[in-house]
Amino acid sequence: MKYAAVVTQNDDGWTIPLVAIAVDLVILTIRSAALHVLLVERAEMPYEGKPALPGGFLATESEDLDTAAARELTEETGLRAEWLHLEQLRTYGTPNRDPRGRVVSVSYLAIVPDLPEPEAGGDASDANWMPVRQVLRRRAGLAFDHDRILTDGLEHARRKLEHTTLATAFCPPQFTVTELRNVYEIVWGVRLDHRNFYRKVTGTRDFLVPTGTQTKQHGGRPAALFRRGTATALYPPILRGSST
Amino acid sequence: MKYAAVVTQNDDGWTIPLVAIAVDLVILTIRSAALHVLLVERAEMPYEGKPALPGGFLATESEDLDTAAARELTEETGLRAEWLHLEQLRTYGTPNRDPRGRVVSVSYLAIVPDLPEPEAGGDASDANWMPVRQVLRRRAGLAFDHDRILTDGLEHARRKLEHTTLATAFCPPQFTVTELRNVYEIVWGVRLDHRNFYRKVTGTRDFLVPTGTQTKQHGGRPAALFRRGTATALYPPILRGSST
DNA sequence: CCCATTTTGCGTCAACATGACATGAAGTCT
DNA sequence: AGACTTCATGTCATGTTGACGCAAAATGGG
Repeated sequence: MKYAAVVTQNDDGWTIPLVAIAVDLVILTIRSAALHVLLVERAEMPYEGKPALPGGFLATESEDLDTAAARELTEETGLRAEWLHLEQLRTYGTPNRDPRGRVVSVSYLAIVPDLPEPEAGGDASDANWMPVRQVLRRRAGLAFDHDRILTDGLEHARRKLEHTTLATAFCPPQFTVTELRNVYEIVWGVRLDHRNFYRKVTGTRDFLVPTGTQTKQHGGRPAALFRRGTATALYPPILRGSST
Repeated sequence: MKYAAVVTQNDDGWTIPLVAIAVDLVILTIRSAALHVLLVERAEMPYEGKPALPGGFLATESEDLDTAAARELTEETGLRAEWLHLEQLRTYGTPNRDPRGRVVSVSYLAIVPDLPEPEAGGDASDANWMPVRQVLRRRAGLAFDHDRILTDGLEHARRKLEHTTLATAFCPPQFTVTELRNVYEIVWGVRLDHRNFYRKVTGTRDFLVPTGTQTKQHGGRPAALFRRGTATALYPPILRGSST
């Protein structure tokens, strides 16, 4: 990357540094009973060949940040952002976080239901779902400061499960109470009492809407299927470290 | 503001827009039983003469975002950032939010105890504490998209009172339970039962540390003085819309 | 077909937290 | 001294949570 110029001036003659803006995505899903994050293998220097979060620079001078995040999400997963949970996380701007120069990265958190297969597309040479535990076990596993971004995104998601209905974003359009409980158990890494959990979520207004249908058999009593309700906040919350 | 250059190129010949980075601060305090926010009057175009949140561009190519926020806070209030609560809020990058060109703004939330007087310094022509209610009553009261940033910062602060010990950041080093309750009542705009509140906060481990001293008289029974404890999270939380 | 197994859905009960409110304690003001 | 103010503690009914029992409804093996 070559900079044609890195500063500009305001009317008083002050010099103002100009920087490149990147968006980086923490895209989480649950696959085979484990939390997974979508990673790409970097095709260019720096960190060539290293795994990294999907992301990239603003495409044009007039592209909005949220638009850029939605575009990257679609490029990497083939999913339309309108149907998914996509929210801004926070911004990382440490001067030397990118060896090519000053890059400020705006990170986003995306939650998607279990997908058939990742679709390697866009400028990424390769896109793969990786278990989060495995990625975070070894330090410096990801390019740039993406280990930190992933850690922050994970903590953000864990916290939001407590007092919002975010967990349903991991689920398909119709799901059972047990599937929803599995989301909590897998993301938090705890065991919850299934009877108390059932009482809690079915008793929270507008959290779940019964569809009237049931699951097909798979070795036990059929379960009722639900859709997401209109609620977004949970009062009272479901606290971690409880066995609700 | 004149741009010497607005784009650069990566190795593939892609063009990457370069943008200016600003930090904007939502600095909240409580004065005369009302929530106040620090505003400056803009000395330059655009929005000359309009009130705005304190903030500014990165000073140098190598300045960190958090450092820039701390610098602006010190310039506007004279307070050392190390002693205060200062955290990143979120980032605003709508293409036309600044008529001078593409500016991405990283907002920060600062909570400070009641100060003797605002110290107009730095590049702001004027700095004043303004009641938040009054500022938000009229639409488009602030320059740029600062109404939106203020609204977001306020909601963020209100939410954090519920499950963190952030409220103590509004208080001086030593404070009474009633002073702490006033923080909740003023920020949330509700009335809380003082007896239940007392039971709750004194019963939460590491929230308050008794100093053994008492307040001087002011027309009632002297109150015990406390310092902040080591706790940062509140389990269980203090929920809004309750009368804890 | 009968029975063990699995998973769902509902019920019970003690422990704890909360909402509402009474009352005593320790000062000031007139 | 008595009225008034604010602080601190206590009481009690109600609601939520944690732990766990158990019946309902399916599957699969002998």
